[in-house]
Amino acid sequence: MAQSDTVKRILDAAEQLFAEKGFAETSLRLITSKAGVNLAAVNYHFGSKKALIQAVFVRFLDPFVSSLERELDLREQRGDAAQQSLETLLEMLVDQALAVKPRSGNDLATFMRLLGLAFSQSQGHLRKYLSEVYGKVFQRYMGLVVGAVPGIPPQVLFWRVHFMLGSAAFTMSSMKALRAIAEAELGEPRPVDSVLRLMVPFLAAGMRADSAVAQRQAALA
Amino acid sequence: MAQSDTVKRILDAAEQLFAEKGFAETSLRLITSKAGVNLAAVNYHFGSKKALIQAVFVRFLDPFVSSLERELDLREQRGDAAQQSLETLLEMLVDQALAVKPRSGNDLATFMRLLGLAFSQSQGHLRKYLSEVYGKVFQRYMGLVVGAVPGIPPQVLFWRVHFMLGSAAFTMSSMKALRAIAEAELGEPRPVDSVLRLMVPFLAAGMRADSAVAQRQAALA
DNA sequence: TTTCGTTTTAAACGTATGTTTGAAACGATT
DNA sequence: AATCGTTTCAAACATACGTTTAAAACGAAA
Repeated sequence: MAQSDTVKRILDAAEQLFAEKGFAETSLRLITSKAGVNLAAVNYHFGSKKALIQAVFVRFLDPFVSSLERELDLREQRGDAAQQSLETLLEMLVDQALAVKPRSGNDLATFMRLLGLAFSQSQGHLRKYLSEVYGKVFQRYMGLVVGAVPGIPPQVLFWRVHFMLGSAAFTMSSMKALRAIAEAELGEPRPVDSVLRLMVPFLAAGMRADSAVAQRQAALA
Repeated sequence: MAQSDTVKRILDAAEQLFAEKGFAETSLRLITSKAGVNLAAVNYHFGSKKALIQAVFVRFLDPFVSSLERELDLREQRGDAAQQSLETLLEMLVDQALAVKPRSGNDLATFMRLLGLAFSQSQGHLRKYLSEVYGKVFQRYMGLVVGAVPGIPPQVLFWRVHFMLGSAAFTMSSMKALRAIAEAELGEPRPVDSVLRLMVPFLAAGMRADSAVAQRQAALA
């Protein structure tokens, strides 16, 4: 067995199990037995379970973020970065997610579920780590989003951005269950990527909803 | 110490701790010590931790759902149930949530966070239990929502409903953290109920987004 | 072939959890 | 005051977890 083979096997098993069951519910014994390696291998190679969780995210988030950054640079050079429509910006995100080539035995649904977990189930350490490593790109992208929705007060904008984030995180982290329900109720469910694209007009319309109405209603409280 | 006082103390402590830390991260020892009762009291009165979790949800969900059902009956009698606007329907939900009088030391944010957890962090048993007990009201309400958004294909409608659900669940379960961020970035944050009302136009606009565009974009995948 | 750093292994450690137990305390009823 | 079902309590139980350890196995370099 080659050196880094064990590392890869652990990451593969952990990635899949985390996506299925979440972090707290996935034990190292389950991971290592699925990976076919010794229990102590995780602490030997990664140091701790927390570090393993972070490593799983780094491995699949790095290509995604790099790809996103490259695309942002490209559009900036073309000079149209500041005048992207909201739909274009959201589609860009979907495209980057789809463009990251899945490793063998690692499907898009797993990727999506992890992405959702990163927001919804992340313990303190993960959230902190991810915002340290990827916060800058996130803010760069969000700057463009804000620029694409003119005339909305900052307070309203803040919350709407997180409404979007919530929609995406929840949908992605529940993708598997939701597609099963959709199949039971409506027959053959949409492919995962099709669901992602379905989100774009929904989110864009929500972001552009009449701000005056929103303000008035919120003030009534 | 009166008979059911212990039960109430346990429920109060569990409710607050679950809302703060989630289910898996809250131990019975923490709950019972905060409640000032013996560790064994939980298993004596509720049977198990799972049963305690369900009991917490029943206690705060029952009044909410009853109130919602009463309101639905009322509007049905008035004959305008079938022609509610989406905004009206969503506001109705917000109003019911706000109308449920908080018990002493139990604020709205806790209520909201639990509501969010019910969807985002629920283990299998909770999800199953809740859908058994409250599934009927949920479907009745969703029927009205569907009726308020004409001309959208069922497949698209299904996913948009869950986009909504995701927005709400995520926002509510992260309410505390998000309000803290909002305060750091924008000063004095909105009250919790104001955030809820802010969601209404966002969600309504998303639900009504051009379906043809959505379909076309989704098909491109 | 021997050496030596790396990696794997089985076993144990320490801790935390949910649960169970049996006796003690309680409180209303007789 | 005695009785009896209910409730509380300290203690222990059984289990699962993340982590550590020390020896064994490995593999390339000398």
